[in-house]
Amino acid sequence: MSVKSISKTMDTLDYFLESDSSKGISLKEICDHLGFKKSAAHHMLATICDKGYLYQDLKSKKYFLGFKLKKFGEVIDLNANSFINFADPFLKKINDATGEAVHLASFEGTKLITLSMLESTHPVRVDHGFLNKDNAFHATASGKAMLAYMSDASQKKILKNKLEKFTSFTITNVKQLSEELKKIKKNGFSTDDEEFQPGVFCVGYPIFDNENKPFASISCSSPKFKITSDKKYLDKIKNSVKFSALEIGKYFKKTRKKGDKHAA
Amino acid sequence: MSVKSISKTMDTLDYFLESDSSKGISLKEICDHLGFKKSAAHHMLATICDKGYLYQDLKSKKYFLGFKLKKFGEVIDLNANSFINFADPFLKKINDATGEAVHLASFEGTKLITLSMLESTHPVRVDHGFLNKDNAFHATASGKAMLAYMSDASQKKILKNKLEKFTSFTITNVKQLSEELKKIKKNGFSTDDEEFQPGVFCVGYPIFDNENKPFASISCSSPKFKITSDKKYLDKIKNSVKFSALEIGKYFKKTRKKGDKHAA
DNA sequence: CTTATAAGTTTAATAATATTAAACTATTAT
DNA sequence: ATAATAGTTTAATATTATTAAACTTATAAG
Repeated sequence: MSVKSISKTMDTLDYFLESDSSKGISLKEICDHLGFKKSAAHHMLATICDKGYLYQDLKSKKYFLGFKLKKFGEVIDLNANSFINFADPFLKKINDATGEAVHLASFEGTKLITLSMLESTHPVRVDHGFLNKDNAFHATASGKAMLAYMSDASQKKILKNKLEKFTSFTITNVKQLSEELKKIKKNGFSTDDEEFQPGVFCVGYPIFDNENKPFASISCSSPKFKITSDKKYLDKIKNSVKFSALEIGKYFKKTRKKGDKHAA
Repeated sequence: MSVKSISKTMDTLDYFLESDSSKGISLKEICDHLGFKKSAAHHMLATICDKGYLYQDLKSKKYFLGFKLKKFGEVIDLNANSFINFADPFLKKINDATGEAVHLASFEGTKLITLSMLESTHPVRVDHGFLNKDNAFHATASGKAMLAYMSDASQKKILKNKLEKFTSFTITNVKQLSEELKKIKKNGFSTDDEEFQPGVFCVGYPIFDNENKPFASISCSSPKFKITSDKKYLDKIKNSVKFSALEIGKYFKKTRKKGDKHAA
């Protein structure tokens, strides 16, 4: 079950992240964008403001992100932060070598999340923002790279929901996906052949933690036609991503003792 | 009106801020601390997780702050951040000179908020964490320093709710407070003579923005007995706070053009 | 200066939702 | 192996959020 007013609240907060909220957002704008009735939205916003997550300017009546939210950023997983900082130069390396978009992914529970990304520098580029597609584990190179190396129990939990079909190439059959994951373990890397976005081909490599569990993954996305028209292009990408994945994996060898807890 | 499930949600998120959530928090702990029924809390947490604000570890079942929350910190008012950074050395100056606790405050709507603070370095010290007492405008040196210089309309909005009595010295009468505010404008600074916490005396100075409106304030808190036993101690604090308030006020003269918007 | 328009707020009846308690499952400890 | 503890699911019910309409307030137009 899902609590609707909570859901609406978070959609509202998300809207403050997505749009430019620096000059404030009006009740009307929130209602228009999210399809709320203004009265209900008003009650909701009053409650959010009361808790300090948003505030309303006394004069303009517009709503702003509350200072309190800033504290979450300070508290959230210093580990993740240090990991991302460690990984950064190695993502840049792939980006420099290929010019293509690079993603560093991880997961929270059963959710695939993007820790950081670099955009393509090519004129014809794969352009997706910060992807946080809830259940794209089965359809992305990043997701499959981690999924392949997980315990059966973890795999099962992630795959228990219906596998969404993003494109005609998305693998939505669990059996078929199992075969794919076996292949990934054999090859050591994953691919996404237009399974998430049409015309986009991705290569993914897992990153293992100190317990040899898949903790994160990196992927490189490129327009499919480049892969098909130039046989060497795929190898170039693969080598670059593989190298960085191995290097980033050293983070755990260097800074973590066995048994240490970490989170994304 | 206030939406209860939203309120509970934010109390829950607040709990993740207040306590050490780095090793996760269990459903039971949340229920115990916040007085929730576990079934209701479960529904609530499921919704929060669904939106990515928290996540649940697959194995331990414990809840963690979601990575998404980190983004708020990145987005929130770069202005406030640069202001805080600008103010920082001047707060330190007061802290060095007096050894007492120093607060940089501002407001969001009708709420008094603390932007940053430095703790007392004395063995006998005034120790309050990050104060975010919702309606302490009338009872604190920080609050009164800003209140005194606000427009009548803003003052009215802030004071329309009942003035909470924190100690026997708290001014809870609007007429009496008006007199106090007039005195503050005459003197140029505010005091809090055990009006918020017993035994604590504070001195506050306002900080004005480019439109000469009170945008923030700084205050210095010390044990009351020091003020009463040493007549010169108060002057020392006053001079130190006044100097820094003026210096911090230059932030707006330097970096802001008239008409620019800013927010706390 | 008056009227109109638009945005925000408040209200109270009603429709919809969250809550409850109890049953169930899974995990950990004895 | 059994008990105990924590988490999850369910479905009935009580509570709550939503709705629409009235009311304010602020701004724009005539």
